Amino acid sequence: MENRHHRELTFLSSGGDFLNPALDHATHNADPPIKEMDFFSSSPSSPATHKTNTTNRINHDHHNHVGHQDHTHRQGSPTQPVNTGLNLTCASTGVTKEENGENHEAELSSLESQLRRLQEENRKLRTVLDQITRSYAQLQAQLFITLQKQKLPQNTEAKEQKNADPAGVCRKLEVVNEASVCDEKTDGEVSVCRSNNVEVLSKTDDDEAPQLTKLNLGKQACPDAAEDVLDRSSSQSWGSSRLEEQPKTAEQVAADQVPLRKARVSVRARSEAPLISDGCQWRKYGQKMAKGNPCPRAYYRCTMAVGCPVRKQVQRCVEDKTVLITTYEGNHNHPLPPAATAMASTTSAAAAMLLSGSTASKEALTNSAGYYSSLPYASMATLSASAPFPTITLDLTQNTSAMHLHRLPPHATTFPLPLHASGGHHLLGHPLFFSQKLPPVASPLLHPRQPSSMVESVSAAIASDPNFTAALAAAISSIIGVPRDGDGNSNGTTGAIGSPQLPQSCTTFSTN
DNA sequence: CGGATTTGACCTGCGC
DNA sequence: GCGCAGGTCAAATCCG
Repeated sequence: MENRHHRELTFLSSGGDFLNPALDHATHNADPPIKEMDFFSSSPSSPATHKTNTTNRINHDHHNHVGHQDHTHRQGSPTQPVNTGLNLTCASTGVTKEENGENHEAELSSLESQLRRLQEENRKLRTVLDQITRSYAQLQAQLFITLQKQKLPQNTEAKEQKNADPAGVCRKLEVVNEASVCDEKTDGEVSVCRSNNVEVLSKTDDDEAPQLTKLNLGKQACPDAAEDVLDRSSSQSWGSSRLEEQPKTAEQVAADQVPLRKARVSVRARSEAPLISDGCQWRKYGQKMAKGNPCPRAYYRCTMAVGCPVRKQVQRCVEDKTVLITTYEGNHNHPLPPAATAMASTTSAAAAMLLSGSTASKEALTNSAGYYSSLPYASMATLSASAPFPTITLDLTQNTSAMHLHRLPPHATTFPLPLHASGGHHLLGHPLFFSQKLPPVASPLLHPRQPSSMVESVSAAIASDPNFTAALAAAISSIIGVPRDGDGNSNGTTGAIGSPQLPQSCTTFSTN
């Protein structure tokens, strides 16, 4: 059914490789493919060229052919003729053989120098990618070890407090619980989130954390609820490794899911299809008519792994029926296929950002546009603290060339996120990078204005081609805006079973 | 026949 | 306490 209308966009595929050590290594060990040289070409390539190559990495569809044709056409433009190897230019012109030979040599040398330059660029980028991959793997390992160490002490401490001090237990439990949530959400912000939550929870009248405050008040008079929170915190895990560690009861699994769903990431994208394909496998478990919207809201849960807590809601925008709003909750507890990496990473990063940001002042959030701009998918992000759950909206419906501020209700904070902003930092949409770009108030333990050398390296590498980010943004926006072909499926994969799938967190976004 | 979807019933939280 | 709305469950149904 989902296959009927399928339109897959693949962008930021390099971003996906950033986040996928396996892919990275596989790619890096291989000889550099020619198409990658084109990818970073500064010659008359730009949007179409980038679009082509980003698509090539994952999708095997007609976009490839279109892109190649387009690319060839551009390269063969009068301003910069290309040697096709067929001597076609000789036959059609009236110049002498010598002139042809000179021109040919000039073209050849020009192309060779361009080739060398591009190879050098590729080599640099490859180095940077390797560096990122290694750092990511290291951080992941460190995080896992940290969580393992913290698991038992937290649990024991909380239980002891509960027995000793019933009146004050709820707050403590919430702290533990929220820390676990952040652990799950950010893949690398353990200390940051923990400290933030402690800070917020210590101010029960803080308007910036209405949900947490309410929770505290409710739980204090409810030992059972406190027990529930305790169970959640103790069973909270990151990734699938813990799930494999010990079998969980259905209640434990259910309890695991609750804290994860405190933050939501909403993705707005234009699509005539009933849902966007993000590479994951979903099962619809419900549909409801939501108040104020004639279009029903569909509820899906991830079925790629038993007990995966991730769910999503899909609903059409009431103002614009062509806009599909997909809201994600939770983090996957299983390895993701490549096709799912992009969206998972973005939503995870956005959620992490939201969780840390929700504990900060709105001013801080407003000032953190640069930080938020690292969302790879976000042309515009809207943070709403007044929703039942803190929710961040990544708006992919905006034209990147005509970016403007959303008109928002007073309770919401808006972050204009042009894809081409921040010198290419939008590519760094992984939690790893988020943790390095946290706004000052939200992440007092980090140094957002002093990006690590890794981030700088990536930024510098990407920024070395001034056309790159703009071209990428244009490609994305053009793809999003492109109507489906006559077959109803413009290309490639589906989110259903058997589709090409990517690992944890960032490359393909599709509508079907 | 098994898995996915549909859909009405049920549960829960929140505001009044 | 009641009603409403959002969210979930699970039996019925559909579909490959």
